[in-house]
Amino acid sequence: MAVDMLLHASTSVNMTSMKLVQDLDACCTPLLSSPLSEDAAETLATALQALADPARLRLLSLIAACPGSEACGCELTAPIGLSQPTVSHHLKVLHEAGLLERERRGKWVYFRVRPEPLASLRSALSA
Amino acid sequence: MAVDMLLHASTSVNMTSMKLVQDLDACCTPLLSSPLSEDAAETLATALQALADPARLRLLSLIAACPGSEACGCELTAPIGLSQPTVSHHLKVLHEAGLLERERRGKWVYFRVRPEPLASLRSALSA
DNA sequence: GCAACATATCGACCGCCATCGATGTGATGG
DNA sequence: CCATCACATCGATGGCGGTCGATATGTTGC
Repeated sequence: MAVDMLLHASTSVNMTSMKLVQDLDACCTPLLSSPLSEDAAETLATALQALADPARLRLLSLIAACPGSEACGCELTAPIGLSQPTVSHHLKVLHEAGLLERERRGKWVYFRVRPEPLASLRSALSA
Repeated sequence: MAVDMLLHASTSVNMTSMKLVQDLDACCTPLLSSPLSEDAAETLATALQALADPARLRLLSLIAACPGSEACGCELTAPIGLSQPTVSHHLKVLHEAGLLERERRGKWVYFRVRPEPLASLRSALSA
């Protein structure tokens, strides 16, 4: 059964998100060190937008606090206090922003925090 | 005349913003190290919201790139490519978020980037 | 006081987004 | 198959926010 799960499991990182992170690293002139181009500003703003929501921030910290730093979607709906479609929506946004790794195991979907884009954002916000 | 300017000058840091920064430092459990409370998430999200706009990001980097790391409002309208009311609005948002210091000198208003809230944000986005 | 300039505020428009209930899709286990 | 559970998608709704033109406020110099 555990074997079945492993066979069915498929970790996924959004392609859109990968591009986003690359863009972030590419444009990551530390914000205060040189004027941002219009495109760089747009990219950075998009990445920040994904984080600038209370529900998504709580989801990230909740997942990070779970054993193994991963959580299945069904564990997240209750503590957040939002409907299942809304939580699913936020998880999708976080995944598309590259902030969450998504892995299907049987009928469950597990999420894990990807620290890389957060690191990119931190360096983009430096001097 | 320079004396006049000094007499009339009054640096201001928004009170709301100070509270915001304090809240940020208070709640700044590094996001991934412990689950965020509802209030902490709200505070962090508000701070990120202030940054999550292309125009505001460009304003910050533009001001930081100016000689003396300060800029008068009238220098900012043209390079941003937005109307004067819109730029004024964004500068107000940044000031109220504690990200900009505001100083009146005669009929001009000068802005300077405050690095502290950015540092708070960076540490809030760490593990 | 008045003209000119810098900045702030107002009101309105429009698009985006968080949220939900209903429903569809996918997987599991009888 | 079929019931059940996890999850995704759809469509609608309501509110928030970026943008602008018009206008008000403030400051200077004449």
